Amino acid sequence: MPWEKSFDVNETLDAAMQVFWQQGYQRTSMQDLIKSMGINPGSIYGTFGNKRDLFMGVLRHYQQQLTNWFAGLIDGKSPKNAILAVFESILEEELDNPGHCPGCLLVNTALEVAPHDEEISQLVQEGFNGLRTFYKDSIIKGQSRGEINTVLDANIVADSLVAFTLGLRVVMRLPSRENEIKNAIKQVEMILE
Amino acid sequence: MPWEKSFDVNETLDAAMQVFWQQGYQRTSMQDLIKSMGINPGSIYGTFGNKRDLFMGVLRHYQQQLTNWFAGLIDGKSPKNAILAVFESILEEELDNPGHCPGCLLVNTALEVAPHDEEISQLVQEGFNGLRTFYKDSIIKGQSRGEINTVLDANIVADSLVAFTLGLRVVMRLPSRENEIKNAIKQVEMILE
DNA sequence: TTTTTTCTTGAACATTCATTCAGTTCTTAT
DNA sequence: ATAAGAACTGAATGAATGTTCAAGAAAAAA
Repeated sequence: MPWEKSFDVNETLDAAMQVFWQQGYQRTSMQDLIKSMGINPGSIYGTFGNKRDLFMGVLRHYQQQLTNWFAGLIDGKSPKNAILAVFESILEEELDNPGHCPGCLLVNTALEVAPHDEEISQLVQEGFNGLRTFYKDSIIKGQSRGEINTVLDANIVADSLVAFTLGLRVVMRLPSRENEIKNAIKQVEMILE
Repeated sequence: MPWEKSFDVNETLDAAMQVFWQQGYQRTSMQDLIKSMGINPGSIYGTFGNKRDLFMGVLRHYQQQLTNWFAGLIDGKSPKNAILAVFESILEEELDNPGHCPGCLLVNTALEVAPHDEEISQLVQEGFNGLRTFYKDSIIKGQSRGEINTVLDANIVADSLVAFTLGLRVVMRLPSRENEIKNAIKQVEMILE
């Protein structure tokens, strides 16, 4: 009976994600979204709901991409190398993007939106918990394999690596911080030795 | 000839700081500021300029308070203990504030505003550089005193501690993260041993 | 062909935003 | 007393905000 959508939901979600990621939630107007998504207000509201609903959709979309990114990163690596690969990948991202912006959408959201929206706060915390779990599990596996020092407490190291990662994501939003990031990562490598 | 101001500039700056800190720059309306500062639009614009100017004033005000806070924290302590005191103080702040919000205004601003305003970015970076310098100097002093391991590279540790600190400030904006923060701090203590 | 259903289009809406300004009040200098 | 200068007051301004909705268009069902 109807009419198939003239746009691809995933593509438009991607476009919206880029804008929110770059500009933040409040700074992004519906006008911005209409332009970058390439569809009209009616289509946005009809498909994604209001601005906040759309943002939640974007966050889930982002989380999905993060999950895939992790899977690809871990693939075929030892636990210790998987952890190190996260940081190397962060460094590469920084080098590829000389100048500024991105960082991590979840971190940006943790500061800007989460304190004022419980449901969104939940999404952010789930994301962070996922990171923590990845670190903890990897450490334990690495220790039983003998590639990570067994005097380390997996919980303590995992929590500290999470803080570390989030901190790097903050620094990355500022321009020209390659050296700081390289140094910080060297320290992580030393901790795991 | 004129008329002395009926309000205290520092008090109103403090009030504005609280609102920006809690809500962020974009989310804070002039209405919010008028209410919390307790003065009229005309007085705000006459004294502080427009919203952005006021925000820069608030950032400088915040930076000043940070500097004082550091001075008080360091006072009479050995270099190593001064570093540890920063983290203990962060932990206390978290315990005093069970639930949510604050974190660090500079970190919030680094993500929300700095990428879109060069002058503000400058202020944020100066603040972060100050932190880095404090850590680096303390490490070097601590090493020459023999209380910090001399195999550590001051630059590397300083940069990693900065990332660490910023990461904690991110975590602190989410509710109920005392354990994560405690663990992360334990790791810092171990690094300096 | 006609009807039905859904999607698209973009102008229109009420609201909120940052900012201004004319009118008033108060203090000091003359 | 009077004049002058500066700060206060808060209603008004225009622009930008998120959101809606009536009219049009395309595909499938009758």
